[in-house]
Amino acid sequence: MPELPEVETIRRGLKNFILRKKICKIEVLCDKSFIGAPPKGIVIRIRRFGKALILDLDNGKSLMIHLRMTGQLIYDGKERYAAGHPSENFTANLPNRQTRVIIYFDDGKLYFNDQRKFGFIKVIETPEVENDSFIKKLAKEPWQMQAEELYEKLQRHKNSCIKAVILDQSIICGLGNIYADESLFMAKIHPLTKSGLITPAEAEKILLSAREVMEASINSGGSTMATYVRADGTKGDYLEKFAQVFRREGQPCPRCGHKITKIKVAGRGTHLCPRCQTIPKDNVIHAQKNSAPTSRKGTK
DNA sequence: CTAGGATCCTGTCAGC
DNA sequence: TGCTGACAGGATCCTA
Repeated sequence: MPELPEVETIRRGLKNFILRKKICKIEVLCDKSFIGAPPKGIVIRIRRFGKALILDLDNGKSLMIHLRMTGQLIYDGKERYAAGHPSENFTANLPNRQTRVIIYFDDGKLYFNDQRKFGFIKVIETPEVENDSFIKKLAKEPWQMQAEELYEKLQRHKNSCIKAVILDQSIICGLGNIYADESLFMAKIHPLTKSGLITPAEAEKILLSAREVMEASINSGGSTMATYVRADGTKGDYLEKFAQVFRREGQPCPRCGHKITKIKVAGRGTHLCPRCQTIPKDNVIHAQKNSAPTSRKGTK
């Protein structure tokens, strides 16, 4: 799903279409995807907290939108703008089977699509946004955080793999599976390294790398295909142009030529160069095997 | 408190 | 073709 760069791309794009526009109706097609009573009102501000998007209305209500894994936002008016989880026919056939919510504006519609229904839109009183349980837990983003602070937090989770820790939004905010892999590759740190073995210098490298990969992505319009159906027709292309390891297993490492491998860490597919990213000697964590027929249902 | 796994849900793809 | 299990760019809840 959209990580920080994608949500930022969406925020910047949507501003051009729905800022100062009036929501005249909201149609909820899937109850699970919309929490609260659908409000009306004019959008006066679009904010982002980590991977969450906030639309503030002129009547004291706000809409928090979280796309989670498979959410998409598609604005359809005189012009079209779509971003979020990548799919082939982003803007075709709307609404479609995956459309969960439709927000009607005076001059267009905003579709919230979400295949897996993990994402949601939630109504919050504007002054309460920062007290929302999700928002409240978010740590600083890499640009606001000092290396020392990150290092101290890593020490508090010294027995967890570094990748699992940097995916935790309460440790550092904004990284998801793509940028965690890319940041660790750039910092030359193996994802299975225990956090307690990360040095202060390495913590700083992680921070700088996270900033760099996410900035590159924001500048290229995100990795999740943002499609402006306008004169320029631009589209996010981070994965093709900038990703060094993500979804590149089997390909040569751009740094040393060794084959990129894929393992499982913290339950997530994880890409790395085993030559550039080595594990410290006294590191006892092992990669999970790709299988173990887990979860029989009814075991609870 | 930390660490790890299961879970929410739908769709796709590889392997029999 | 049809079935089955694994997996998927996230975050929370539960257990030990």
